[in-house]
This record gives sequence, structure tokens and C-alpha cells, in this order.
Amino acid sequence: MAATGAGRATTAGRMLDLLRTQGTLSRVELAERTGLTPATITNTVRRLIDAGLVHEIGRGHQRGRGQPRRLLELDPAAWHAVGIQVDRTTTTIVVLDFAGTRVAGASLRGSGGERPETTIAALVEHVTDLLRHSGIAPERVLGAGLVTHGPQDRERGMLLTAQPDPAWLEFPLTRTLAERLGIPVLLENDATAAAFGEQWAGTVPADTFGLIYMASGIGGGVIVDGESYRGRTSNAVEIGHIALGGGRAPCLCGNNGCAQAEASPGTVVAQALADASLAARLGIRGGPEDTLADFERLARAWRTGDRAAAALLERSARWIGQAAVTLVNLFDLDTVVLAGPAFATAGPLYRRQVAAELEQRALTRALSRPGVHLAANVETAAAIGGALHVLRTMPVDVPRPPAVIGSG
Amino acid sequence: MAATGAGRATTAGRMLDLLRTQGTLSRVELAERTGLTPATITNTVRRLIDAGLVHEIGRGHQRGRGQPRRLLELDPAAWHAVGIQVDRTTTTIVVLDFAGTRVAGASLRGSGGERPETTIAALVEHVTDLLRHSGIAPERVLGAGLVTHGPQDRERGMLLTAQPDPAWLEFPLTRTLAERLGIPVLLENDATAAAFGEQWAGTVPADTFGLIYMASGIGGGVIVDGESYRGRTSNAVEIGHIALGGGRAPCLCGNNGCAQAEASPGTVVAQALADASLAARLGIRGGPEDTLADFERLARAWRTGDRAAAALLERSARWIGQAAVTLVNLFDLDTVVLAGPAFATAGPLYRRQVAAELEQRALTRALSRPGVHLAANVETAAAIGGALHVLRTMPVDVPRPPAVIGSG
DNA sequence: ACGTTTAATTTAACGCGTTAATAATAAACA
DNA sequence: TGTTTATTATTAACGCGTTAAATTAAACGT
Repeated sequence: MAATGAGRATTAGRMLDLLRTQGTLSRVELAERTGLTPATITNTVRRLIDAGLVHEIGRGHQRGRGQPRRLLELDPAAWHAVGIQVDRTTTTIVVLDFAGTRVAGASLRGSGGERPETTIAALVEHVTDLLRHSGIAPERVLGAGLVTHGPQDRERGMLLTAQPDPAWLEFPLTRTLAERLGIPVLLENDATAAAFGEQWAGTVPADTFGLIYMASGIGGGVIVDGESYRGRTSNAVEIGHIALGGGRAPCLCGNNGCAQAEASPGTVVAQALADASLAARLGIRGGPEDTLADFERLARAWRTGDRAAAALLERSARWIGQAAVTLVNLFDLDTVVLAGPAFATAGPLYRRQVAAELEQRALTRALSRPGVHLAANVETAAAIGGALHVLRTMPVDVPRPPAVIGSG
Repeated sequence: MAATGAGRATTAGRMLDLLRTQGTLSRVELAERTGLTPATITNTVRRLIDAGLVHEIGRGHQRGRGQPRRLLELDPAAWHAVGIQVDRTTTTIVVLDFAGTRVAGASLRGSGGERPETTIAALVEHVTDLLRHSGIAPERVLGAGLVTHGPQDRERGMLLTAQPDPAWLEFPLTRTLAERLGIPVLLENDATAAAFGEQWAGTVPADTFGLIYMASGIGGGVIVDGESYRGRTSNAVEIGHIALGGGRAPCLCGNNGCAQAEASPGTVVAQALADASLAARLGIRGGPEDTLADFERLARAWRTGDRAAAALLERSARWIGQAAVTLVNLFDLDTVVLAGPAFATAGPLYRRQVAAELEQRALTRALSRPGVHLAANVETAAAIGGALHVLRTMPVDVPRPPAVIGSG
């Protein structure tokens, strides 16, 4: 069971995190879970109550004699946060209140081959609409977490990749979006965000685990003791671009045989198109924005017993399984989570294959049986993780936080 | 350049680390490098001087006007630490004084196929002798760092592997050794220890880097911001057991195609033995304790232009290069260090091959040119790292520390 | 009904870091 | 030689955590 919770290093922040995941807690429970002393809890809770972030909500049911525990709860309306996940094929927006409850959401077309200005304009419109319709005052919005795939400069809020279009490379994404929305914007990696989103959803019974995120690309994230492994430049765990046993397919990164090139939904769909009868039978479209929809068609065909579809998906799943083995062995993990829209229907097939590979090949398989979990919320986990990142890392005890652009 | 230095989390510990790496520093310099305030430095230095760990050694050369900086220095005789690296083919022992200077060392046969009791008896004898001959009082020895290959339970001080003999599995190594030596013993992984040892030697110009350690086994270590990545159970970066492109050789871990099975010195020597003329020409022995000596023969043959030897080593180096690519891409690194006795002579060949692979295939190769360094002290880096671990993590401001067995 | 027991919370004193102000020292200069 | 000035080191006041002791509120036992 997760001991502390992630995010902010400060005492007040850790207490807010705990209240967010646990709903209500008494002061003693906060003391037990943070490892801090009751005295510190008293003082910190007083500050949080004075700041309007927390309130007492009643007394816990009496356990024997003694003064009853007074339960504390976050004030959900204290702040809100927006999570925006942009992928080539889909964009997902969520709005969370301060307690982490999803109060609004939307799903729209992905960035496709657009230029960043176009995508940002659409995002601003949808986010503003969403906030207006939910009746959330703009000055009560703490910030937005922008979640994308691939290498990023989180400090400067830019992508370090020329996909989907060269114009995205080093475009000042978070700065532009922050100016247009009037709130601070943080940048985050899709797999890392999904990892935190899933942990938040309660799917993961551990606070040390790896996550494989599959949308149009394949990403990876590692959480150790509730903190994400970030490496040198926050672009770690690029599991989509490791070469494994005998692949030959050329990858956009310039190498051959990457997991991305061999096993991603785009590749699987391309293989399906090569099989004319299969493509016709399932109505595969093959357009660049149809990848996930086409992949869904294959997954549904697998579920209804289509042999050809099953063969393609299983080949991809074996690759993902091998990537999982490398992930687990190098990062010393025993739990892997599969998340992202690609697993919406095909999830169980991938879960089974990844579990089989891990049980056969993970180094510590004798010491602890590797666990593989399918994300509870494959489609919105990343966007939720982006919003959570904002709730967890931005300063909340000031009336209106300064418009920080970079990350924390 | 490394900003802080690794190890202890406490203020006093960080200051000792800095004095150890820098030799002498004034209070202002300590303040600049730790990021702490001059006031804290004054108070902490006073405590360290009172404890006899640090003393003023003179004044820095005057820079303009103002009060001159008073230089501080560790008292080398305040404590000593022992580093013991045990491998199948070699055992290396070093003694460091409190300033980290090597004051004694020895090299003896490895553990071979012995039972742990036998190895420990030999270690106790050699360590005791070494200390006696160096005139170091036992009560001035802070502890010993025991460095081994493969999975460990650092808390309990046990190996989690049945190599070299099943009796080693869960044998209470550090407890037994601590009792016999009369000093606390910490357990550490060979690659991690070598990483810290090399950083200490000054080879590595970064404080975020990966290290590949090759003795009879292949190990890996990752240092991020001066701290080692440890994962869930301190057994991370098992780079010897990741499967890469198309290997088939069975490995002791139960899988096929591990880097360990395809590229380790043992494998290279076995391949050399299969070539009767090569084996005869170089005098390859082939015994289990001769592996490194045989590997050295191959390396020297390569250096004098032997084609067959070169082919074998280059095949191994390509594997190591691929492992390095995976390491760099997953952990988001741009610097790799090669360490361990296997690189004593063959180092340059491996360095060239690893650099070539990284320049061709590392994901961030466009953003920062990957650097590959050959360890300055391939043979003793791990033992030195083990001793450093003791100096850095054991309490030093008590007259005689309690006999802590576990790790820190 | 009322003192005793138990558990939760609060208060008091202190440790170790901070920032701001002060003291000490030697070069620069009249 | 005495004063000014720049730099280093120290002291003073305070913030946020700690531990130890005190206070509060319910349940138990007679």
C-alpha cells in the first residue's frame, strides 16, 4: 500500500495529497501516514483551515474510549485544475476539483498533422467553454497540465520532437497556452501522467511500478516510492525506442527494430492493411487520424474470434511483453500497468501476454511474482494525471499563484 | 561539474563529502557549493572541529581586500574504512583514510567455487593483517563495505543468488563478517560501487551517468544527481540479463540471449577455446578461476594485431554497445563509464565500439553528444567505492559508532 | 452521578536550518 | 599613519520541525 503519496515535498503538500487520496482523515491518521508528529499536524492543519483549503467534517466513529477523532476533508471548491492530453489521434480534456474529483471532461480530435497554433486555438476554445459551462470561476483554476508524447523540455515547456509537424519542435507550448488561457501551464510526459492518474484511480496496489502507455506512440513511465523517475532531462523510460530481438522495421527515430516501429497501433494497422481481405472485412480506413479507430476494429474482431486479427495483435503483444521484461529488469520492479487508449478493448490480450513474458523471464520472478494490471481508465488516465500534477505541485496557499511557466 | 556530491543527507555529511572530494575549502566555498548559508556553515564546522573530524590548515591566498578565507581540511586519521570486493576470479581489498586516500591495498584469489565460510575466513585474515601492517588502530576503523555481483538484500546483508555456490544464497554475509572483524559491514552492488569509486577518482565529469561493470559478470549502475538509482529492492540496472537482438545462448538466470551469456569474458574465453589454434597460440587455460587471466591474454593478443582475438572481442563489444544504448535510452543519460577488470587491456576496443553504437542509436544523440569514458582505475574502483560508501553513510561524530549491520 | 481510564489534540521548550544585521580583517588610499 | 572599503565570519531573531508534558472529551466502573 502506498505509504506517503507523491508530489510536493512540503509538509502541507503531503497532507493535502493524503487527504485527496483518502477522502477524509483525522489528525492522528495524518500523523501516522506522514510519519510526522501530532504536534506538527495540529499546526499545519490550522494553517490549511485558515487558508480555506481544509475543514473539519465531523467525528470518526468512536473506537473505545478517548477523545473522538475529528475528521478532516479537502474543500473541493478551493481550487480546480485542468488536464489536457494531446495525441495525434485524440485530445482529452478533464477538469478536476481540489479533491481530485472529475467535474467536467471532453474528448475531441487529435492534433493530426496540424501546426501548434491551430491545436492551441482549439484547446483554448474547448477549455474555456468547459470551464464556463461548469460554472468554475477562472481565478479559482490553479493551472493546466499539458500532456504529450515523446521528448520534452519540461522546464521551458517545449517539445523536443518534430512530430507531428516540424513546427512543434521548440514551439513555446506552455507559454502560449498559459497566455491564452490566463492560467499557468505545466508540461508532462504521457506515460508518467498516466502512471499518476492510474495510481490515483486506485488500480495500482503499489507505489513502485512501471507503466506502458500506448496511444499512437508507445511510452513508458517508472514510479519509485511514489516519485517518478525522470533521469537527466525528464525524458526517461523511452521504451518505444528500445530495440529487442530481431526487429528490422525502420523507426522515425532513425534506428531499426524499435518497439514503436514493430508493435505500435500504427504498425499493427499497417500490417492489417497489407492483408486485403482482412482490411476489407473489418473496414480498416488507414488514414493517419484513424489509427486508433482502426486498431479498435482489430481488437473487436479479435474478441469475436477473428484469427487474422488475433495473430497481428498477438505479435504486437509479444513485443510489448519483451519491452516489459527489460523495463522490469532494469528498473527493478515487480508491477507493470498497461494504460492508454490502445488498450481499451485489446487490453486483456496484452495483459495476458505481458504477464506470461514476465513470469517466464523477469529476473526476480522467483522472489516476487510479477503483477500486471490493466488500467482502470485507459482513456483518461493521462489527462487526469496532468491535472493531478498541477494540484500536487503548484502553490495553493496564496490567493492567486504567480503565473509560473516552467515545471516544478 | 558535480554540484553537491553524493551520500549522506545531513548537512554535516554533505560538508564532509565536499571536503573529501575537494581537499581543502574555505567556509564561503562550502556555503557556495552546498547552497547553505554562511551561518549554518559556521555552526556546523564548529561541531566538526570539536569532534576532531576537521581542522583549519591555513589561509587561502588573498583575493583582493577583505578578511582572508581560512582553509578547512579533513583530519585523515579521524577514521578509516575498508573496501572489499569479492568476485569469482579476484578479490580486491583497499583501506582508505578519512580523506579518502588509499593507505593500503591487497589483491588475492577470488571466491571461486568456495563456500562463504572459507571466503570469509580468508577475508578476515587479510583485512586484519592489512590493518595491522598499516598501523591503523581497530577502533579507528569506521566499517567495511563488502562489494559483490548480482542480486542482494542490502538490508539483511545477504546475496539473493546461488552463485558461485548454493551455500551463498541467504548466507548472513555482513553479520558474520562484522562479528569476525569487529566492525560494521555494509553490502553494496559491484557496479554501483564502481560508479561511486570512479566518480571519486575524477574520471566522470558529470554527476548523472551510467556505468557498465564487467568482471566475471556484467553489471550496471546509474547515478542521477550524485545518487544511485536503486529501484524497489536495490537490484536495479541488471544490464547483464537483458535480451538484445537475436541472441540464443542459455544463461544461468534461466533465459536465453542475455548480454551476460553472449558477451561476458567467460563467454568470450569459451569461444576462444572452441578455436583450437587460437587457444593453443595464446595459452588459454579455460579453468573457472582463469577467466579474467584468459580474457587478458585475448586482449593483449588483440593489441598486438591478432585477427581471431579481435573478432571475438569485437563481437562482445557490439553487445555491450547495444546494452549501453538501452541503458542510455531508458534512464535518459548522456554519459557512460566502462569499469571493471575486464576492461584493463581491452578497454579502448570496448570504448570505441560503445561510443559508435551510442552515436548511431542513442535517442538524444542530436541534443547532447553521448560521452563514453574508460574508468581511470578499472581494477580497484569497486573496492574503493565500497569503502567510500562506508565513509559517506556511517555516523562519524560519535566516538565509536554502534555496530549497525544493515545498509543505510 | 462521578471519579478513573483512555485516546486525540494542544501547548511548551528546544534543535537546526533560515535571513538580516554585526564584527573582524586586510588591502587600498589620502 | 589613519580611514575607507571589500570580503569573510559570527551573532541574533525567527520558521518549522522535533520531543515531552498538559489538556480535552468520551467511555467505563462503581
